[in-house]
Amino acid sequence: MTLNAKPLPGTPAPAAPSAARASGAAPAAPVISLRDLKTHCSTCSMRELCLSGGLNTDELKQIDALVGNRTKLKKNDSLYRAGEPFHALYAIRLGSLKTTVLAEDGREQVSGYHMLGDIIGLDGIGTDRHGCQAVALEDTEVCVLPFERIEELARSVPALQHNLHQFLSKEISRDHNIMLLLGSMRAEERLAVFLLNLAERYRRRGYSSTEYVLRMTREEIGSYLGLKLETVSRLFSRFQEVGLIQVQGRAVKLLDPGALKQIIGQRG
Amino acid sequence: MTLNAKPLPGTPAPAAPSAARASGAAPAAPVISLRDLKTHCSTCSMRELCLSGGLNTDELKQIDALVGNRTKLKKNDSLYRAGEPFHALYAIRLGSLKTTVLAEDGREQVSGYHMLGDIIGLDGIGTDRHGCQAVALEDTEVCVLPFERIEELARSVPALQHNLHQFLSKEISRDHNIMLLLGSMRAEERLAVFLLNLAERYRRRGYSSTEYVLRMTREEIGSYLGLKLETVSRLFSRFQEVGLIQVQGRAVKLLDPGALKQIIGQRG
DNA sequence: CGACTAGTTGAGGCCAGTCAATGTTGGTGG
DNA sequence: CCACCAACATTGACTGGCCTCAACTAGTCG
Repeated sequence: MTLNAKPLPGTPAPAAPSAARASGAAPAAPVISLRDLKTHCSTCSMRELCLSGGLNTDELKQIDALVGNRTKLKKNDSLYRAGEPFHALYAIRLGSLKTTVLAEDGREQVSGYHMLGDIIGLDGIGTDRHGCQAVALEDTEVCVLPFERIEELARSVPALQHNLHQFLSKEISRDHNIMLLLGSMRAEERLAVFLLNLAERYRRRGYSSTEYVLRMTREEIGSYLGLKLETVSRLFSRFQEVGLIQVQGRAVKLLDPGALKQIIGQRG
Repeated sequence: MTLNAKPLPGTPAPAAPSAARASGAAPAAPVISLRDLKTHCSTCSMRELCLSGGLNTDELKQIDALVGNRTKLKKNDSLYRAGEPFHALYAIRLGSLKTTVLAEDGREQVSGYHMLGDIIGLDGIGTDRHGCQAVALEDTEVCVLPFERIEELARSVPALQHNLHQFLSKEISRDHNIMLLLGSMRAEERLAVFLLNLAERYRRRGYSSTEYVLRMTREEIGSYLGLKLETVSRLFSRFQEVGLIQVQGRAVKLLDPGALKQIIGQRG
C-alpha cells in the first residue's frame, strides 16, 4: 500500500523508512556528499520549517557551525528522560517521537507527537532539566542544537532569535489547543481533531494529507487524547462504519475530511 | 476576615485591593515617589519573580527605559482579545487575570489564572496575534513590555535573554502539567491540584499559603479544570465535609494540605 | 509452535454531566 | 436602611458517555 505522496527530494517516505532508505531516494543527489547532508542546515529539506527558516545564506552558515552531531535513534530509544540535565534542543530530521510527561504518582501521559522539522526539548530551558521523556516511535534522526550556543548566536542574528521565540510561543499555543481538546471535547471530537491535525502537518511537509500511517499505538493515542485505548479503537471502528475514514491497523485514509471537521463542535 | 499574611511592603493584600490601597500600605514608603513606583522595575516588589529577576542595577535601568506605561484595568476589562495584533507582553503588577482560549465553534475555556509577577501574552509571539483573551478578575495593573524592544534589549543583555527563554519554557511546562491534569485526573484530584497550586503561588509571593480568596467563579474554575460548575461546587462541599478545607463562597482555608496532596494519585 | 504484543468487540458500572429547584450574596436605587 | 434584582452558588435526581473488565483475534518473533 502506498500511503504518502512522494514530496521533497531526498526525503524518505515516512511509511517505510528503512525500506525507503534502500530503494526510494537512493539515486537522487550525487552532487552533495553524504557528509554534507548530515550536518548542514543549508542543504536540509526541512530548512524552512525548522529553526533556520527564513535565514539568509550567511546566517545559515553560522547555524551550520553550531549544529552538533546528528543522533540516530532506533524505535523505542529515548532521546532524553525527565529530570536529566538540559543541554540542547533537538531538531527532527527524520522519523518521529512521542514526548511523555510524568506525574509524581507515576502516571504517565503522552504530551506530544513530533515529526520531521519539529523542535523538541523546549520545556527543559526553564528548569535546566528535561521536563519530559522523548521516545522514538520509529528509526529516527535528530540534529543536536546546543542551547547555550543557540542563545549566543541568537544575540547576533535577530532572525534566529525571533525564530526561536516563535517556536517557543507556538508550542504554547499548541498546548492551549490541546487543553481545550482535553477539557471540553467529547471522545469523537478529540479523535477527529487528532486525525485532521496529523493530516495538516503531513500536508505542510509535502506528504499526502488524506492517507498516512500512524506511528503510535491505540494506547498512546488514547493517552494523548485523554481516552482509554478501547475507546480509541471503538471510535476508529465507528468512523469507518459511517464512511468517514478507512482504517487498517495503523494505516488511515481520510475519506471525508469535511465531515470529520463537522464532527468538531457538535453537541451530543 | 483576614485572609492573607501581609507580605512585601507596598503590596496590597489581594483580599481587598481597593480597600488596601486606601488603608493597608499607605504610610509605608515616603522615600520613593509615586511616579517611581509606577514605572520602574528597580523599585518593583515583584522584581525578582518577573522578567527582571537576577539582573544587576545597570541592566535594570535598561529595562526601566523599555517598560512602557502601566495599564489599569477594572474588573472584567480585557487587556487583549484573541486575534488582535500582538505588540507587547504584560507583567502583572497588581491584581489578577484569567486567559481564555476560543475554539472555532465558539467554545471557550479558561487556559490560565495569572497573578502578580506573572507575564502574559507569550502565546502571541508565534503568530503576531494574540491567541487568547485576557480578562481582569479584579482591579488590576500591568506593565506594558513592547516585545520588539525586549528582543532588542535581550540581544545585548544575556541575563534578560535567558529570563525570557525561561519564562517561555516554564509556560510550556505549566501547560504540560495541566494537560496531565485534564487528561488523566479525576475531578477530586483536579480540584486538589488547583488548590495546592494556588497555595504554592501565594506562598512564593509572600502571602499565606493556607488561606486565600479565589478570584474566579465556580464556572471559571470548572472551565479551567475541565469540569462543570456544579461538580466544582459539590467538590468544595465534600472537601469541607471531610475536613480538608473550609469554604465560604470564594474564601478558602486549607485545613489539611497534606491530606489534600494524598488525594492526588489515588485511584477510585 | 508458543509466547507476546496490539487491536477489536461486548457487557455492565460509575463518575461526572444535565436539568431543575432553591439559597446566598452583593450592588443599586428609592 | 431596606427592598430589589441579578449573578453566583448549592443541592438533588436522573442520565449517559466513557471506563473497566474480559474474551477473543491477528500479527510478530524467537
